[in-house]
Amino acid sequence: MHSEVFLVLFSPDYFRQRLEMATKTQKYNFKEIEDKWQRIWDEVELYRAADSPDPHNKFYMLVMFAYPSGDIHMGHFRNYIIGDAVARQQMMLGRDVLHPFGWDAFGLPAERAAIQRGIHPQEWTLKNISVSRDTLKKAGISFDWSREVTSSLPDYYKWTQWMFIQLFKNKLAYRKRGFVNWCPEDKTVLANEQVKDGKCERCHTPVIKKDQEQWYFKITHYADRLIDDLDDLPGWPENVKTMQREWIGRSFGAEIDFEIEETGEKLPVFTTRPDTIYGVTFMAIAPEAEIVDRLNLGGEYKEQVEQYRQKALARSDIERAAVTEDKDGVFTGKYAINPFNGERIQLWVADYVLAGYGTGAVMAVPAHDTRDFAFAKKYGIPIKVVIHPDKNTALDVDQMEDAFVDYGPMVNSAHFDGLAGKEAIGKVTQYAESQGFGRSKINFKLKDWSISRQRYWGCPIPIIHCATCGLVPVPEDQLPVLLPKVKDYTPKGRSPLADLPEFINVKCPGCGGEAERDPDTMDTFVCSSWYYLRYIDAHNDSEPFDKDKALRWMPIDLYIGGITHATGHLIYFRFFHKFLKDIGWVTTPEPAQRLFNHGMVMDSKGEVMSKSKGNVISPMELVANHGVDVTRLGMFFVAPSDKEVLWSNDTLTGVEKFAINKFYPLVNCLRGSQPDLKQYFNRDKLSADEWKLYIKLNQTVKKASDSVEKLQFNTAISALMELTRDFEPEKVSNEALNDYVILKAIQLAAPMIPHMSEEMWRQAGFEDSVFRSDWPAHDPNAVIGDTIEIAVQVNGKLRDSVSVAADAGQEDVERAAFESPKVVRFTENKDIIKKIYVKGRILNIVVKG
RNA sequence: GCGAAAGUGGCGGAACUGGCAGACGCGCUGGAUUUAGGAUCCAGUGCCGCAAGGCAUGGGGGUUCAAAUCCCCCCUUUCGCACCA
Repeated sequence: MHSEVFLVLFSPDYFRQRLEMATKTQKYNFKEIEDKWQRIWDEVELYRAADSPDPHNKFYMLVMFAYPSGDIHMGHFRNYIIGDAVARQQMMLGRDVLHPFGWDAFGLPAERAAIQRGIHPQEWTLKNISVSRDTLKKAGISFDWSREVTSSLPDYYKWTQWMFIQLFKNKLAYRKRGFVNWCPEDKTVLANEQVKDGKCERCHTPVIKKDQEQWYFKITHYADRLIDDLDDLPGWPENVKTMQREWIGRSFGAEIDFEIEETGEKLPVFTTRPDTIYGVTFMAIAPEAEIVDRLNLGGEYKEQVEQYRQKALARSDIERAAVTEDKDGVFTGKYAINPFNGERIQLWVADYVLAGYGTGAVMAVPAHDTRDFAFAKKYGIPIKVVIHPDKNTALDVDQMEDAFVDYGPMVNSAHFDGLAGKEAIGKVTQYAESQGFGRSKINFKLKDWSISRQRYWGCPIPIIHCATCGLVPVPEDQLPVLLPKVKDYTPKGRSPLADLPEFINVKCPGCGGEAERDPDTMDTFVCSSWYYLRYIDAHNDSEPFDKDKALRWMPIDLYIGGITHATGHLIYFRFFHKFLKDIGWVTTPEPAQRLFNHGMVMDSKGEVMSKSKGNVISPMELVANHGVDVTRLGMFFVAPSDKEVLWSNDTLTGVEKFAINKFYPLVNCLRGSQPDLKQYFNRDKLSADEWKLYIKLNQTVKKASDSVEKLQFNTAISALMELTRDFEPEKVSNEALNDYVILKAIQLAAPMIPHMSEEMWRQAGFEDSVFRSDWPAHDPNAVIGDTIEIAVQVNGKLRDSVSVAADAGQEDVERAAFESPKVVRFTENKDIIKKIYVKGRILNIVVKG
């Protein structure tokens, strides 16, 4: 830009014309400009993260690992642009930024495609990855692709196997026979998290129980820390922390040993209410519980119990849950002894007792437990009151319509009578402990993580089964155990690998004898439990990652993903991290400092977008028609990032007009003054209008910075819209200020509309990227104008507003207020009781009469 | 059933720590321009009322000089957990 030319042409009309010309003649060619900058950014490696960052000035921006399905949908797009805007702003704040991406590439869809179309899962997966990667590049997301990881490639899963072996060596990976969730359709074991409403999360087939030997990770070992450390995560949303606490489900109580009358076998039961111990009238055992086999059942009982057990096992979880109202069970003909009073109580087998919780048996106190009450009523089992609501109120068994479950003083409980609540629980537990038939106990709902899958497309479990040596891990220098090719992927209920003798048969690394490889593969949640560490050192072939680099990059500063992972992935990943800390690989107690869940993107009617409904809007189609920046801007503007969005393409109308017609043409208003962007302006050097503009700019800077911090880009955009609206170049004769305003606006917009901003920055004459410029800081002396509007209320009702100097005191404001006819009308002839003045905001005059 | 979060114009949404409710945008209305459509520009747009003014943040109560914001009750929606002894 030549300033001589400018001087000649400078007139208010000049700018109007320039603006109009700009909108009419040079239509913003988004395709050309976006392609150009994507190419240049790639060439200059703008997104390349430092190898060894300054640990005090780094930012690890992570978005969740994605399954490579080929095309990205609106939800992904939203997730990634939020992370992208944050990463770009952090670059401008001068941080070393790590913003990586990778693929959760093992899993069923690839195997299905292989079965249906005969393509090898790896081939199918890599093809999808390549399409997805191109799409993400076109979307302009600032991922550092040099650190891309793919969980199905040997250089990654080698280290997943290494993780398994570390867990195994620390006795945190073990085998156990037990009832597992089994999907009859997918023919595989499912973790609890993969069961939704008793159905398989993927194919919605009702899940059944199956008795199998499986691999487990002992996540329960970390249950306390997984709950307690949530308190040190202020950056995590409360709802996620609550969900995790409930999922882990810690409850404090006691374990009390009952004795089977006939066999003398001890049967411990867990209870949170030891204070109701004298009210126990029967005991109920889960149908799956092994102890039932040892009861020595005879005659008709034996038959009835067996029948009942069979029936219960055949029921799916939904069916079992459905009988909540109508509890059933069967008497075993046997009795147990309550150690507190020696009473004989009936022993029942009942469906409502869960095998996997506590000891699979409960002491039933019908008077004080709703479920036991219903059961006792149904089968005519005695009900015995041992808690009263309070000292003066007694419960009458015959009048009770439901159990009384609150705390209250103990009655009919020998020497414990009168004790209540926590004290009662403590005393009863202490007594049991002193007598040797009980102890205080903490129980968790969380179960150990079942990780083996009888499927092909997963990470092989690096264990060798040897008849002599037992379970032997594959020596670490022999990793990875490569996933071999197979001919037939069709699920048969056992792993396809089991049918490959050349894979299965190996020499035992311990004794050299004939042995067999484990034929199962791992749950894909294992792969995604440590990927964030691999990004830190993605190409290391001697270690999973370098400890020093991890020390520098960890923890993750911001982790963005959907709420759907609240109890699955986000617990596993915390567990892995804690384990790695315990064995000295990382130093932080938690992997991620701040967690953010973006809202879902639905169609305009509020329905989930799905192929079968035919209501899918592809973000890339919008990108093709409107450009990346406008599409991003629309997604940002429509709602704050955590809210659900009902997407309508109309959303783009307003932001497109703003970006193309208003914002971009601002470059035409530059006057080539090259202002120092680090300087603040002095009030004396500016006209009144200019000072007003300068204030507006600083308010915008402040607003935009706050908004990005809170990930509420919608308000950042509205601030920029206001600034653009209020900026009238013809009223600005100070060239430096004029250019300063435009350049700062470009910087503020850059995280959200990176291509357009970069193009404008370049047109403004900068050689280097706008993302290497400094994020604006607001001038603290210029956020409040010279004069401010004070609202004036009379008795809390707004009557007028007055304009006073910014430094005006209460007297000045009052004087101005009483000059207002409107205020006078409501105050004259009335007693003024008091006047409340809130500095810079409001004056409330309280009158009477 | 239990727990949590949220209810603001025709719509998406703003509103610091209790301090002018409705920023910004969509839509709509009128006008300018245009052969027309589109685009663009200008003005208006919570409701009632000619006005003065009154009424408005799911409903009802309360605290306060002042409540979308704090407290209590109720309604609705969404999400999570759903026999965890």
